[in-house]
Amino acid sequence: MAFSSSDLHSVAPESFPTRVLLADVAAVAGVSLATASRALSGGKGVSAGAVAAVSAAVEQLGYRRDRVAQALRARSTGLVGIVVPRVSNPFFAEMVEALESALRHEELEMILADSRGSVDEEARRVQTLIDHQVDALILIPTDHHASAPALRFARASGPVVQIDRQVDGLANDYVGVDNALGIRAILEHVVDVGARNVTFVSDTAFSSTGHRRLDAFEIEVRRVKQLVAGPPLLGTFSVEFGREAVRQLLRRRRLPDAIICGADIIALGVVRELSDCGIDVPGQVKVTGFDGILFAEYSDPPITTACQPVEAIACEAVGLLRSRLRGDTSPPHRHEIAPVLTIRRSSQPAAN
Amino acid sequence: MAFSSSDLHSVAPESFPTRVLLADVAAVAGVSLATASRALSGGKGVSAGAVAAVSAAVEQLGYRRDRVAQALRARSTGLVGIVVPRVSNPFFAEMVEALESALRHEELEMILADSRGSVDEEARRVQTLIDHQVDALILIPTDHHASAPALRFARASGPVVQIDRQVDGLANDYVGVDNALGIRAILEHVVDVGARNVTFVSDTAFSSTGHRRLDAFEIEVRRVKQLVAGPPLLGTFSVEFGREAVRQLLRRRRLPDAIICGADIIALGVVRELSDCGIDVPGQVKVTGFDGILFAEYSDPPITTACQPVEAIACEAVGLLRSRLRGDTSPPHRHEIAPVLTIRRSSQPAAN
DNA sequence: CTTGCCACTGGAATCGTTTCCATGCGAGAG
DNA sequence: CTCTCGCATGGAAACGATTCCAGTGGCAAG
Repeated sequence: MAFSSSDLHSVAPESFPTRVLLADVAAVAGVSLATASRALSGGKGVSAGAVAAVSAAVEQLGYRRDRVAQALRARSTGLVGIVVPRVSNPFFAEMVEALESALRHEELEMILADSRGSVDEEARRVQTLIDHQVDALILIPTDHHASAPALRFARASGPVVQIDRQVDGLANDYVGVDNALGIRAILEHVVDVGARNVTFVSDTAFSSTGHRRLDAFEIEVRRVKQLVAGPPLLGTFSVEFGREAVRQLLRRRRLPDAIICGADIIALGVVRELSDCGIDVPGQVKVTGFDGILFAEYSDPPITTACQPVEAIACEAVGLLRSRLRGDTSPPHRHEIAPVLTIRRSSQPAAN
Repeated sequence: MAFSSSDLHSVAPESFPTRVLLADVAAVAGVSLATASRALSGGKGVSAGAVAAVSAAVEQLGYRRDRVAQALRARSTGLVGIVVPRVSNPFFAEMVEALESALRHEELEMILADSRGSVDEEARRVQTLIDHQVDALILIPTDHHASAPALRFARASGPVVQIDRQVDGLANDYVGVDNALGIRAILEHVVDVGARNVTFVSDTAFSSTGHRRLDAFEIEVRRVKQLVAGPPLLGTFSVEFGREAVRQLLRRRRLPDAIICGADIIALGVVRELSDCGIDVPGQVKVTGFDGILFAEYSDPPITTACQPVEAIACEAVGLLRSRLRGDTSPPHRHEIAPVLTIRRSSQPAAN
């Protein structure tokens, strides 16, 4: 009980819209099936007259090529598999939207799979996407280490581009943000506004982004003599964990001057919990995020963050994909784009 | 340059993993291609021995059925098209996540298309999805009227389920929330907490949700004698429009007692702008939202809203789809689920 | 012992394209 | 004028499954 193709603008003559095939087009155009097919795909090696006749017939009959049959024969479905850890996370949702937009310009469709932050689920989803013969895969790996088998398997089957997160020691194409640069910029900024004692709140560093941000934080704290850091609090990229982290901090004696969060979504929870506990942000504690999701701007106070250029990442990933699909076999391309430090009230000097 | 299928756990013997076909499985199992195929699909009309031999061979060779070839012959791709107005809107993102989850349990994959709130784009996306022979379509129509042609076209080709929003006068399956009930509950609540003068801020009512919520608001205001309403402010479902609406209200003389927003995302903007202008929520103005997105809870103050049971809607939509795919031709099923009024600080009585 | 039924099987057709290959034809070079 | 080359063309073979249909063998009923 599948959909049958016919043109959007044609009026269905009876209840069962009769399926128009390329053979019908060929008949009307007065050419062979082979010629009609060639005319449709670029017209290479077909006379101008034949091309014209075929496109006239296509128009007249409202013919639409069957992508499934085409996929079987031409070994290309026009589908790209996308695997993200959790679509409801607004950062990933924004990324999916940007990818969808970039793919459309290449006439590619996306099959979206959500791994729910589970490596096993991720492996299953990758397998399913490959079963469906996607032309390529774009993925945000859940775990910077444990996602390796799924990635390697995918790699053996077709082009794979990692975005945002990456798996260690895998020579794959990758496009993401320069996490270390972002953390460095944030720390320099909080030092500028007078913070000395800082605490890092992020996820358990199973994701490569979490991992790199934590590394960068520790390196930077060691480098900048003025900074003192308490032990980092590591949980999940979620609002709830942000709240929980603040509760933990309050159980210890002293609050830090600044809480550096590994993601905006965590920062949102941190800000809320502090405010619920009557602690002023940025008066008593400064808070920063990472990613640049829309809601960081609409928090109260608005949150200082390192904004990821989501569209740029998506466009570059898709561009990379396209060149791989066209047979480019140059060595893996990895690009870390600089994030943009966006200073908002959550880290304003106490003076005001 | 498409992906080639082989099992995730098999070790690729050489650089080019050799594709294993059902014919290979049949050979190893010592049965014909036809029997092997039957054994794979339920084993109906095949001896127990043959089924066992085939599944042993499948295991041994790491065979994976080619979904494209299967789709061509069996006329079913296992793909469902999803069309949403904008994935980056957190309400839709949550819906997409819930749909993905529900579809997975039916062994269906989703091709996601974003119509960007444009009816033309929506029509093009529907056409593309149908070209890809999706088994069915789930969509959130952009416009309660102008989306009709695309919907009708889709309907002529296969099962279609509308969720959240619907198109007028189209006898399609639909699952959504009871918008009128939600608005009524919200208005009763704000009356309870002492509001008299209320203003509705929502989108231009091209979407069915916007439309219905506006209608319900006006009916309810007329019904409840204590309520007085200024002219509604209509724009888009976006944070920015929420801010803009507040600016417009401030240009007029008096602020209402309560601002009733057609969506949480608008309410977030309203709350932020009021707060930026030094107006206390809920002290001077109460604000309510609609939808129940995560960030309504993490706003400051947290926003009172009518929560949509997103998972329930997604599950019911997919269940409906499944029965249609199995040949159920009963009359269109339309179900409006009651939203859950969730009272938060943004509408607390001024007393506190 | 014959007949008929039923469960199981495999050969071959089919789904709607793309693409290989052989052919016919016209034009330009020798 | 003939030979060759190359372009346009159509017939037919893929692509990898599902499914129709005819055929086989075994077993119970007549």
